[in-house]
Amino acid sequence: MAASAIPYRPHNHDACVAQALADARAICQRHNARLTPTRERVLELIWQSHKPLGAYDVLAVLAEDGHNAAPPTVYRALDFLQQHGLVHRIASLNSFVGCTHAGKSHNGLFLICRGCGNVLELTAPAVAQAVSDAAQAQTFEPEDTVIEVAGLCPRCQADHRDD
Amino acid sequence: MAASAIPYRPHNHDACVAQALADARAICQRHNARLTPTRERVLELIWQSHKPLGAYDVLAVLAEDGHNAAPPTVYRALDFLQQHGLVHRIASLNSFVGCTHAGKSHNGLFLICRGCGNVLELTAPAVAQAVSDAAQAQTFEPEDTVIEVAGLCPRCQADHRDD
DNA sequence: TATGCAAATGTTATAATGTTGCAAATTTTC
DNA sequence: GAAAATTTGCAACATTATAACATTTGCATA
Ligand SMILES: [Zn+2]
Ligand SMILES: [Zn+2]
Ligand SMILES: [Zn+2]
Ligand SMILES: [Zn+2]
Repeated sequence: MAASAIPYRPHNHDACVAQALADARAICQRHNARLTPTRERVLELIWQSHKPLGAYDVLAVLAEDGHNAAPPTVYRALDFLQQHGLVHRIASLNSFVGCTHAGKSHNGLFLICRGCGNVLELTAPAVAQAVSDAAQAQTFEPEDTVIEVAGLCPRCQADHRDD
Repeated sequence: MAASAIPYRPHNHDACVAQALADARAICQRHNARLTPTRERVLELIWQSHKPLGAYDVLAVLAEDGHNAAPPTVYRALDFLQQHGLVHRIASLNSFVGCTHAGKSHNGLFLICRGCGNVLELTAPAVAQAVSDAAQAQTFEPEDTVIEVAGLCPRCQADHRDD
């Protein structure tokens, strides 16, 4: 699977996309799931950048494609992609971003830059452990954890100082 | 300020509400902010239980009150209450819950039971520290952190076993 | 190759959540 | 009490998400 690039820094993003699509094909094959053209196209659109994309943004691009899609088409594709761990929903933004750890079991922690909009997904075992401990202390059985950190990425911190 | 009750367990909830309102009055006074009747009523409604309430749920109760309110009324009141740390928005549920640590500087961690719907707000310094470390490792400057853990509370774990 | 089933998609309508903009009323300040 | 600032009322609108049901497609098997 792909090594994660740092979204805030310039990088060969076409490689990100290509890798994500290749990973997706492999994962779907392994899951006996069908990565249909619509699903693959939606995944590709989500991966257009490291900024999360809203469902209706996806819909708009599909319309430009000439694909006469309605909201359920997009939401169904996104559900599928989430189910197979290929995209994540960012709850605080009502939008979706490609998973940079697809295939690995992980619980994402998202660093969301309010300057440039890019999102970096991390795997942070120490955080996961601390959350697990906190839950256990309350005899609470965690099933799904959302961790979203909004702030400024290194680049945007610098830009901000230049003002 | 109030000691937190455990939402999952029976408790004198009227005391929760009374305490929350008293705290709110004190905090607003300290902030030179006006806890108007509408705002106070919304806070009281949010505190009707430890289950988060949607903005439109609040709106519906206001309508029953005979208060002819529109969505902006509710959203403005909720914004105000959030600003002064009296309620929290649960991003993964698009809904709002009373803060059980009002007045104290804190970053909430929410345990959300998918069985009974109750939410327990914790202050977990170890989690906050781990998140801070993870962000710092990426030179990311955190401003606002959302941590929401969905799962089963002790009571609902037991109920589930009884099925 | 026909046929039958399950998965996926199309289509229409609607629900749920949240915002903008401006006017009127209220409260505070001077 | 007049001026300024804050709060509320109100109408329209924008965005996000789902329900319900018809149709098509992919695939296995007779
Ligand atoms: Zn991921
Ligand atoms: Zn940035
Ligand atoms: Zn709180
Ligand atoms: Zn429960």
